[in-house]
Amino acid sequence: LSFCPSDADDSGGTLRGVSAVTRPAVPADGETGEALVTMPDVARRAGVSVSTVSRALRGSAKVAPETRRRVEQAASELSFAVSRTASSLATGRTGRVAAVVPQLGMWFPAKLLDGAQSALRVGGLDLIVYCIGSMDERRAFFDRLPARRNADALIVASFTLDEAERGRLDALGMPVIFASQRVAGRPSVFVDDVEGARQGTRYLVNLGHRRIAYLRPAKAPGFRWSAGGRETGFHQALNEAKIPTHDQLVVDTAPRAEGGMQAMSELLTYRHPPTAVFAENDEMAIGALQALRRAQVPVPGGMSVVGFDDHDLAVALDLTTVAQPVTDIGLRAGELAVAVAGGRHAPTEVQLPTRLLLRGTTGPPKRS
Amino acid sequence: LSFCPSDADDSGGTLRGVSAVTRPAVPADGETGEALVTMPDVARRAGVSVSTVSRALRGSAKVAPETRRRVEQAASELSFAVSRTASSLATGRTGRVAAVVPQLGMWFPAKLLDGAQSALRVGGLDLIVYCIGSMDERRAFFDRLPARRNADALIVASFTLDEAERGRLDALGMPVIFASQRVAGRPSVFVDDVEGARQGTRYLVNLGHRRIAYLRPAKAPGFRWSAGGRETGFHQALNEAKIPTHDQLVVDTAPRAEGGMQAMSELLTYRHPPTAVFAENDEMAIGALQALRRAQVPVPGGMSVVGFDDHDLAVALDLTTVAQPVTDIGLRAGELAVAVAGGRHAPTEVQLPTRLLLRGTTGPPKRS
DNA sequence: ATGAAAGCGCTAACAG
DNA sequence: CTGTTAGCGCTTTCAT
Repeated sequence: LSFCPSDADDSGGTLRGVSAVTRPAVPADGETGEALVTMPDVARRAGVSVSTVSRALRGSAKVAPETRRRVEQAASELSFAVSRTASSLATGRTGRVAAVVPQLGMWFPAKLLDGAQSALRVGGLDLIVYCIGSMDERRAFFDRLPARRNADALIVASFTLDEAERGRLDALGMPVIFASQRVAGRPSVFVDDVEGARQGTRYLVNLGHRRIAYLRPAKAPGFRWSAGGRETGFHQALNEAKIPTHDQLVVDTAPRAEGGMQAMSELLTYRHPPTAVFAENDEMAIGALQALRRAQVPVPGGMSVVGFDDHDLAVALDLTTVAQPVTDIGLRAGELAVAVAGGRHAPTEVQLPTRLLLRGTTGPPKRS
Repeated sequence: LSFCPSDADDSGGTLRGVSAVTRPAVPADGETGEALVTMPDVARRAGVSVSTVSRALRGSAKVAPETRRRVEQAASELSFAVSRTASSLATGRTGRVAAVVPQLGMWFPAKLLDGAQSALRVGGLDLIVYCIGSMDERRAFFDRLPARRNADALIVASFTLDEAERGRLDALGMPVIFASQRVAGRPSVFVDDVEGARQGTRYLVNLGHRRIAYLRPAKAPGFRWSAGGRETGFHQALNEAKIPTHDQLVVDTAPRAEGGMQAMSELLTYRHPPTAVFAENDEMAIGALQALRRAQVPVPGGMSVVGFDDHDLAVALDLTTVAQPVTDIGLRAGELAVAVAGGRHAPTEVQLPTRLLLRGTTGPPKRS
């Protein structure tokens, strides 16, 4: 049996009612002139207990309407905001969802997170963003797992986790939402890249093209983009049509416009250049268009170009492309995150549609 | 005097060394299979007190090297991560910086936040993103101030705060960093929009242009973009050269590519169309280029186009533009945030350079 | 250099 | 329906 000095009672009784000005409302505060209002302040002002304030403010059922009103008024008069930190500690929930993306400055991840943000806001959750552009950052992230107890769920967007990483997250009990990649049996939101690319390619085939190139992002070391299926779809469409594939026509290059430009420049040096190209993403396609413009190859007369994504600028460039609803992918991912963060179950494989957008960069090949 | 059942001593003495398997390392945990390791776990394993663990893990000076080593090892063996939530509550610092942007899916804010993220990571802070696309969301944000005690600093990016909003943040003692806007006496990072636009415009003037249009984003109701200075610079350059300005040549439209396209279409209907246009941002310029392509107006032969930003795709479109270092703006803003979040002082007006990038969309006007 | 103990601000039983 | 009472997992004096 032990003695507990801390239990000494000094609560001073129930102080409610009008004359309860026992302590100054605003404690003398040196530092920043910051006046941080806490729940006891609100409770005192509303003449109720902190528990009631807590309940009233979080919309719990068991509060008398009149009481709730008083509490809300007191809170707003003091411009009180619940400290999420404290509430997190008490509930074990952080009220935050983390998202890991390769880079925030890229069109795709940014667009996706935009959607996620909307969904999270609706669910009352905040979004924390982690970028892991390099392999070092990536390793560091999964080693230290800063998101660990810092978020209720993790959205992994636009790149593929390896076994070890997935295992690590699982072991730590962190619920993961996979955005823009299908993961069997796991909450994931994606489009059918294979089918999308197949359709895009078929369209070129139907137009009469027989030599079609594929612009593929060179694999960064250890970094697998979650769009690999597109190449598969491309080849499927060719096989269906009994068109032989030439290795030469699949060219690896940087995943952005610059890469598309280089790749296209190279293709133009071939003895038998292709009559059309399918780019794994719109930025590469746009780069390809630049190379064609410089080379004065007419589009689509001399070369057809198809992209994938429907980038914001694709319409302004009149680029035929396989559109995917990027913002919606993020939105759905955000919704799933809200669900799992709330301890609910989330659907596991959410597939969204792609569709081919016919614009001005495609046409029949030149007769030769 | 009271009895404290919870104090019943069951710590079992100092358990260190080999045979310390008094309790299972992983407590039977129903729910999610989650195994949350806390500081007491680490302390036990390292044979020290929690205070020592805390000190050791946060690099405090007063820890014996040997002790520190033991603690670090124990922590890593248990893959323990400090709960930021708990530590926040104890220290009053959240370890988080919030950023408010109009939209995450837009090129500029995304690029800026990318930079901010890097700086924050270095400073050991997390980034929370809030989007306030509509006036409603905006009002809601400043009413509820969800960032209130949820972040140590706030980065406001790419739009302008009004007096009331600024006041509200100040009253609440939230340190604000202004990114992409100059605010006298406040930590802010920006470029000289006036000078940048003046240079871009001068270049057109020097090329011989006399009828130059300005493409201006229509003001969203109550939403002032932080790029207003550009129009000023445009007019200054014209005045310098004694070129009369025509209201007709300043056209308001949507701030994106689509708007640029419409504006340019309209300009092409004039009896005396301009020979050059200066667009307030690259996306509008790109839209303008599309209109010109459709109208088969040669660029720069029939029309010169200058943008502002150096958008990622500007180089692929060969667009002459006034470049601003967007990622660096974010980076610097992030650094200032790290400083103020750490209670330090931050520089107040950080100006970064713009520079005119000469590319293929500008040339002398057609002789007429 | 290390340990003990008192909170940080809130939530969640558990009583009334 | 409302108040009391314990913590949540850390950090931080204050002793030792």
